[in-house]
Amino acid sequence: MSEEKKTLNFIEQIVEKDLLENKHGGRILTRFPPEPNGYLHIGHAKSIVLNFGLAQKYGGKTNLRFDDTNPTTEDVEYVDSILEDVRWLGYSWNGDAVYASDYFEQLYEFALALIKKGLAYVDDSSAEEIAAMKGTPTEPGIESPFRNRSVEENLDLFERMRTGEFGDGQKVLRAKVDMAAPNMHLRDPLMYRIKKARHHRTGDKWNIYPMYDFAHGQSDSIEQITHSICTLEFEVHRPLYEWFIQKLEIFPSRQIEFARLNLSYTIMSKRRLLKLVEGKYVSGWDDPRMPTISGLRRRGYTPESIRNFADRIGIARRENVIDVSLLEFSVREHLNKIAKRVMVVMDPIKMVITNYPAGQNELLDSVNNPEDDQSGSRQLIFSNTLYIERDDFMVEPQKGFYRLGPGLSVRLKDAYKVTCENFVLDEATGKVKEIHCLYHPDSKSGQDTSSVNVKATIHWVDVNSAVNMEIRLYDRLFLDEAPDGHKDKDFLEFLNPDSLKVIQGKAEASLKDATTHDHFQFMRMGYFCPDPDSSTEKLIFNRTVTLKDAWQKQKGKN
RNA sequence: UGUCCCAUAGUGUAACUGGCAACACGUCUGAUUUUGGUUCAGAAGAGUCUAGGUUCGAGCCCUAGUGGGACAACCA
Repeated sequence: MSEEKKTLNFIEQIVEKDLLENKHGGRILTRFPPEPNGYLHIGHAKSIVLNFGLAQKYGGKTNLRFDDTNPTTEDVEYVDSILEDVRWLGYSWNGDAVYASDYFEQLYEFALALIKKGLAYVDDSSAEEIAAMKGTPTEPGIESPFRNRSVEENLDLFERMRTGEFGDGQKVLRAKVDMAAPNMHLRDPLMYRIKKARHHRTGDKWNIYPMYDFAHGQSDSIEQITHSICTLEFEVHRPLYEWFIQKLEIFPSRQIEFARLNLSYTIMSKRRLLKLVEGKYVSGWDDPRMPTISGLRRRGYTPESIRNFADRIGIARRENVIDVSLLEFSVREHLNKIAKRVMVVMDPIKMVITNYPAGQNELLDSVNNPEDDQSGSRQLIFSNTLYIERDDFMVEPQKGFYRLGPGLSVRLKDAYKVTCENFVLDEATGKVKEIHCLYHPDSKSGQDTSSVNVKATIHWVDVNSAVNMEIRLYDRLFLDEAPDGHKDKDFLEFLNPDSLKVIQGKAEASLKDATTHDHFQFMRMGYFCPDPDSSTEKLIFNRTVTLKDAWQKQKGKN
């Protein structure tokens, strides 16, 4: 509703200019091209929001295309998770999902065309020989002895590569560009390699598979993608991307690069994430500590919060490291609006109200979400025996502590004010075992006529009706701001040993009915959601994120 | 001893060539609050990597330097 005039990022500027010039007849078609060799992470979310968001904004569409040209690392498990994650983020792609492998036949024809033009050749050199002849970024390469085979011979050999006559690595098809080019990618790049591997979609049909450079751009072109947006590391591939399009005389998709997302205290490399999974450092790709979409989902992040995050971080071409606190801000912002407030005591200590009749119960009304008048209210059971949070009581309250201590008073949320008159120590441990309080009958919530002064309101749960709950407290997975930024140290050295703490709490009875897609605010503690492992017999909740805590901060300063 | 990309508050992202460089997060005040949450009000924090140049005028243009990044996988 409130139309803020937002400035355009550089890609939107390009798009608007193209639209103004009526390039492609005003048509906008982007694509999101994951390789199905891992799970999507928050960095991919940035790209998804960019590609789908751009199309939405300018009346275009977005293809979901799997870049599945390397059968040895790819798998349907990944395809399925990617489809689910993109959908969950709230996007619908143009028609059915497509696959680079759908174009293998067409790509093969393109290769033949290049061979016929004398722009591609079959090379018998080994991988090592090719690497040696490539030169280095500072020295030109040298031409392969096979570079000048006849068109007929190339056609024949390439055909036989396809039929499986040669073994893996015996021959490759290369583009004939320029072995002295300063850009290494122009030094006769490989177009096809022999790989006798079963492909997750084409099975054993192919013995040769195209390389990224000869698949991605051509797929864009086949689909008539107008703006092919990728990350900065592909920038050096752009001249080749354009060379193939030009020589093949096919639809001129335009490649535009932007800087990938880096998050502090997080790793984003698929290879390293895979290592965390395979090394069992986490419970799986969807472990709530993982920066994967599935991990964030299980952690309790909402699609909205991730989209808002992606919008906020912006799009540019310079390397960046986003502070995780911005991601956390984005979830809190959304969850604050939608999460139902409930009371859960995470580290229980018993409170007995000595002047409240034993055995008596009272139902008290509690608003579900003060931020949402549609959310209604529910009833809480109150009695003379409650659990309160151990941290809400101090035997000798320190300066600035507004909660409970001997002689001090607090309000019990939605109930009465109480004053602490006594406490009982556990002889064995020396820890406080029980707190005795007096309640003020005339201080009931909403009809308070007492003049008792309290500085704080604390949460509580009735002992008899409370339900047990396993609570998984997640913290950042790494202790270092840039776990993979140390050349001399492995990122695993920075794993946070306390990234997961499992505790047993006491929850109000209403939580028995929670379902997996619910989000809650445990009053004063944070945002939580039921884990998929949770059941009515055994409640298991994950902490999405804590609440901002001014008290923690103040304590840290003292 | 190469080519290309990048350089604005702590972190990100803005700024039609010319009102004291804006916004968000973070930080710090204060108010409100039956969540030490939310909300609200306010503050501090950069003079735009450096040096030249063009211009009446440059964060925006040019040159050089400096710093950071990318590029030599039969990965994408």
